[in-house]
Amino acid sequence: MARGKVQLKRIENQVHRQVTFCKRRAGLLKKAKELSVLCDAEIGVFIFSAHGKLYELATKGTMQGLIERYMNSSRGAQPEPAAMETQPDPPEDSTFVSSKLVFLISSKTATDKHQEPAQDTKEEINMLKQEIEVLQKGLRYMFGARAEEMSLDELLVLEKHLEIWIYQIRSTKMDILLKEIQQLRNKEEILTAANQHLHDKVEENAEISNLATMITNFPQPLTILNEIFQY
Amino acid sequence: MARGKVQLKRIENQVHRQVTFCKRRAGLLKKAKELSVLCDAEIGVFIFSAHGKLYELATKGTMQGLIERYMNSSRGAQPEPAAMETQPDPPEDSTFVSSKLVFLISSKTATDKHQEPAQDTKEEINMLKQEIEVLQKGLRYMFGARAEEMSLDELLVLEKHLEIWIYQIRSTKMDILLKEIQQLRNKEEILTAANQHLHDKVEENAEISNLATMITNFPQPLTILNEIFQY
DNA sequence: AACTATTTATAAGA
DNA sequence: TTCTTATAAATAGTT
Repeated sequence: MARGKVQLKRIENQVHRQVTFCKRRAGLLKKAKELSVLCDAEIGVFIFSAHGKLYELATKGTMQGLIERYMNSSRGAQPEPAAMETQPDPPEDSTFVSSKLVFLISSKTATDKHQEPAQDTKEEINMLKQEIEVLQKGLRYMFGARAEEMSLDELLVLEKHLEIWIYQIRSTKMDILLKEIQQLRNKEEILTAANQHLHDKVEENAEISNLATMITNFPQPLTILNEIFQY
Repeated sequence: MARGKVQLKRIENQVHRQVTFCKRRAGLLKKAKELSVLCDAEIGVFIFSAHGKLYELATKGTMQGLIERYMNSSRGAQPEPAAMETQPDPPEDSTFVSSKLVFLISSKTATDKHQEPAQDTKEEINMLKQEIEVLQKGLRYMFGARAEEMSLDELLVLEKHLEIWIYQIRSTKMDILLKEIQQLRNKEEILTAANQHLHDKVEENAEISNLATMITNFPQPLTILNEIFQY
């Protein structure tokens, strides 16, 4: 926060990193204490330096007590602690997403008439298991070793895996888009037919109306026509 | 920190306190994440509000893992950190990965001379386990929804992640290749210099040889030259 | 470790 | 809650 904006990524310079670590560690612990005092909260912090050294703070009582309290609290409230900062937060436009899922599922069950749903599902599960296996392998390559410590061969393997993934993702994306297009076309067709039908009706009505006018000589033929055209 | 200096004591106004709690809590967690990323540290924070609500952050792995690590660190040697309970250890399908892990451990213990090897190794193993846990979590996030059931939005997010990854991998690959090229160039330079030197020597010897021949009239000047050129 | 120029965080107000 | 804004605090780069 000074003399230069900070880039949110690992500081590569070793000395610089160490200095920043000291400064920010102090800052973080200070903030934690302040929050605890100002808002009457109980806070525990532990920091493991890259080299494994531990720095800790427990604002009330001991860290042990805090951990016990944590254990008690966290049972019951499981739903994802949303920590994962490496992976960006899952898109929180959840209304859209869930409605999307509903749409997809229903369209799927509506169109797939040739297979037992259970069988289909099983197969899908197997396929997905395989995918997951591939993913885990890739992920372990990726993080089990840091990229800088990986050999060229390993990187090539991982790259290939990722390419396959991306390809699969793009296929699925395409599928979704194509399905949507198909649906829209169907809708268009239906609507066109409906339009045609309505149009015919209108003309029919107009004829009848004209006929009625000729016979009875009522004075508002135009009014009637206008009403009909408002369909 | 604004529009008024802050008094380091409990905020008495209930509303004000709640607002400050929200803001500062967010700030604290942000700072923790930043420190973790910038300095490659592993950080756990938990905050109990005055009313007992828990807010937590674990920058790598899970809070569980962090607590285990904390236990190990703060009390020297604990028996064994009881294998990860959430996800069973992935089947050791990959001989390759395992050897990689071993490699990492040994390379680390080889360079770190200021710590007990056994302790260090244990810690490294724990760290790697935690990293694996993180990966699995990421995986569950990414493929927790099956590809066919993922929305377009979700797929786009995943695709972007993979693209970034692939980009990083390619960068690293390039780095490796460029380094190798640089190394080869250096070698070439050295060899060229050596060649030049040898060449000079040869000419020098040839002159001496010629001189000697002229003086002593020995019969094999060509043989000697040939031998020298075989360097 | 100290010193600033800046960036960030945030208290108060809307 | 959320946004804005004036100001306090934190801190990156330097010395």
